[in-house]
Amino acid sequence: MRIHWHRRDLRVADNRGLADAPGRPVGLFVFDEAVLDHAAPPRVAFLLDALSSLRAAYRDRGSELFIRRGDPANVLSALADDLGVDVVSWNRDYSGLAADRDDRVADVLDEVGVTPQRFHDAICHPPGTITTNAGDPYSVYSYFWKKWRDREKDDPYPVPALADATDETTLPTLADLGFDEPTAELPKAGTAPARGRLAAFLEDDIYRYEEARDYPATECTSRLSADLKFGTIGIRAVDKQVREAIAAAETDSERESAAEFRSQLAWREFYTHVLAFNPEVVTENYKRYEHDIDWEDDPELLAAWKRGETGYPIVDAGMRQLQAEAYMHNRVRMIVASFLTKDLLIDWRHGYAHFRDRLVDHDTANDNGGWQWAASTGTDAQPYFRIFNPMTQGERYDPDAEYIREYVPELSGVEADVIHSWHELSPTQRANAAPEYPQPVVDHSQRREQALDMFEQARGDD
DNA sequence: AGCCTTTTTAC
DNA sequence: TAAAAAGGC
Repeated sequence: MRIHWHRRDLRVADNRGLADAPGRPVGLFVFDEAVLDHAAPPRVAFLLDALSSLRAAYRDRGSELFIRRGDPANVLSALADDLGVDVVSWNRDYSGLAADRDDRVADVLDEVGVTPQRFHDAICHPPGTITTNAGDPYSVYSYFWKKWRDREKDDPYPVPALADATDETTLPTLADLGFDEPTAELPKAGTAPARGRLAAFLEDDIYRYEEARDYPATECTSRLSADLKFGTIGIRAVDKQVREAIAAAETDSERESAAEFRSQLAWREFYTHVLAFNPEVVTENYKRYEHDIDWEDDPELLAAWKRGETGYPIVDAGMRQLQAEAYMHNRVRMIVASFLTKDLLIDWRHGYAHFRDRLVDHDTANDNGGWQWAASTGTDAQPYFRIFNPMTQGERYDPDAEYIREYVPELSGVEADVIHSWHELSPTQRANAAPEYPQPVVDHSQRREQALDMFEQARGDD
């Protein structure tokens, strides 16, 4: 018999390990340090939900998903012994954080005479397979994208036959695992809801994605981030259907729009490769400046940002959406990240840590990539002098202030043009228009100058 | 995926 | 003369 070990992400959808290797597998999920390390209530809740649907799928097919706690190497060797297992397969982690643990598990299995088989399905092309012609990993996205786009992809894998097995263990609760109930309202996890989200997106939204994706009130994004992170949908299945959608496009604009979405899939892989080759970026700047960046240490401004009470409406709307849904629209993620680093002059690590605590779709590689991009410290990051104006961004991407008013109730009765000129109003005008909504905590144009000074000093320009 | 200043273009 | 494009941080 064979065990398929579902790792800290479940990876149920395109499962090379399940489909390709010989033998009828049972499933195993282990709550271990690597699962609970850096976890947060929304993701643990999402994972438990997905786990419950995954186990139902195993049981429907006469098999079982075993749930265990402890050290994976010990759990795996004990279970392999009990069930007479000769092969254990699992999906690789390329984050650079768990690779050592994977190697250790493989060694232990070898020692007890069980064959470890490692596969991958979190990304289409593993790190090291998309490189410059000189063989180096890419540090510029656009060239990476051209190769990724044109490289042949494996098909999604069929679901294999499963073995007969029984297990009476029940799913742990959040409390068992030491987590509070998430306060945010979460999307439904599992293969079926994930496929539903993909199908809904492909029906129509993908064809206007390019023009609409930056407007948070329009909600024209796929909402697949948590599914891709946990593997309740597979990247190969998504990419295959996206390619079919590109082929089915009726106009150039539709084709380009669907291709733009496909490029977002490649961003995920780009950052996964960056992290695999540079695991230190989790805590260090990717881009080295001459001197340390002299970030400001201001706990009160950081707290105001976290609460969504900065007096910059689009920023506050984003931070409130994060609180309410453990999710934030991608355009708004860029805006709040730029605001934290370039207006509040606070180190991106604080923002990254907060997103890690709150987001249902937090993924080390992608979130770190996003934060370092916004902070101008990352691979292919935005240049330090390109500083978002949070008011202009709000006006451009939420012109009717629909998104802002949805998430910031203090502004729900305020006209869009008042909201978009909040920074220009006098304190009295602000108090009259929305007495409960905060005054701006900083002056953007002044802070912009400070940010430029901070980076020029780090560059050694002075 | 910025913003301000300077230069070029199109009447 | 104003709008568009280009240049630099």
